Amino acid sequence: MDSSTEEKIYEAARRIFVLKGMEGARMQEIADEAGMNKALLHYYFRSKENLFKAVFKDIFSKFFSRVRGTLNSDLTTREKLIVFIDNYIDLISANPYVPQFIINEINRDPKVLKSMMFESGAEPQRILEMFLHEVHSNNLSKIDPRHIVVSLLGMLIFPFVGRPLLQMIYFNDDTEAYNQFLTERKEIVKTMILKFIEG
Amino acid sequence: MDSSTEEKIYEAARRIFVLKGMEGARMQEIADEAGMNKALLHYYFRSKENLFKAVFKDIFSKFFSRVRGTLNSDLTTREKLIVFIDNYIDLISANPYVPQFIINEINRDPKVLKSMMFESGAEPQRILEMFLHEVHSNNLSKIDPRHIVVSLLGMLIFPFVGRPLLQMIYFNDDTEAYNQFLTERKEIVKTMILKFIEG
DNA sequence: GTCTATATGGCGATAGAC
DNA sequence: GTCTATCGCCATATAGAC
Repeated sequence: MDSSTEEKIYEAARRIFVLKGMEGARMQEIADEAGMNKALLHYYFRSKENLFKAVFKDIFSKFFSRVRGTLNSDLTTREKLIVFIDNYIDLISANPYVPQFIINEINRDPKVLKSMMFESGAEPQRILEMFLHEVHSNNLSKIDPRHIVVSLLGMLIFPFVGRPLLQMIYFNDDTEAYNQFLTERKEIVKTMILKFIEG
Repeated sequence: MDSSTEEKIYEAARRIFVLKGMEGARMQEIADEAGMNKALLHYYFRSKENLFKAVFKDIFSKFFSRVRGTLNSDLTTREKLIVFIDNYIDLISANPYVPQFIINEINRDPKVLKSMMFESGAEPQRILEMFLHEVHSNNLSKIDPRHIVVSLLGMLIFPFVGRPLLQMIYFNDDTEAYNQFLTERKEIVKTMILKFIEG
């Protein structure tokens, strides 16, 4: 770990902010996590708000751009959907707190979302537009493609954000069993979406 | 508005907590909303934590018990599903910030969830067990019924918690258009779930 | 650049008059 | 029961030594 001080702060902030959100996170906690003093955080990032925005912007754009490759490939639409679902569940599994973090912050302060849309290179708009166009232009379904995307994302994200409740109610709080459930979901969601789209 | 002081506090707290969560809410803000002084909140509810728990427990149990009637009726399973989806979207539409509020707090402090499970009369466990049993015993699907419930809830809840992002990306921030989208969802979700269950 | 010490403000909670 | 005034704490932010 010979990364620069600024990088250490950034990485620590990322971990804490994702776990606790902007309001729940404490500068002291981030300093501890980074193994240094609180004052250094302000030396490098002036304010908590600044630090948060840097982290959020990065997470937001990276989380979306990761899926863009899938849509730009030369697979068939059906194959793209399958790859997308596999990748998306893997991505969330590796960053299980990110979806709720994003949902939280865009609801807490919509202004952040607006600036994100313009400043970030994520262009979630374009990514999802490609997706919509893909489904629509191939006549895979007569249904408003936005409903398909919302259903797909809901089915993928909900098991992560609702995990504490679901795991307790349905799995006797057995973490392993719930992980197994999550891996099964790939095939379930594929089946549901394809059945719906292809009729 | 001739309700008692305690009721006024409770109602104000409910509105503020649902909008801003436990950490985001301020006692001063709740006092303002209730049209009285901050000290009265402590007089009636001793602490912020106490006030929050009273509100959360109530919301949590009411939100679940509202759907129990559906499952206890003498409709067919297919009809129950349809009624459930209609009722659930109506319920969330009338309380659009509640799902995220619940998701947030169960992730923020799992202990609250555990006490809720025992203390509240909601028994979400039993409600959803009835649902699972219903689908399973009627041989409507060979798939683990938990996947069906998670998919169903995800499809219903996500358009509400992801609203700021979705409305901006897909609907040019047009609130009316998004509301229209939400009413359409009833039929979409019914179709998707039934197609999946009935093969 | 990195630290200690401290300023500054806000919030939950309480004391005490009425 | 309801108010004003205030305590005590904690969090962000800054000053200043090194």
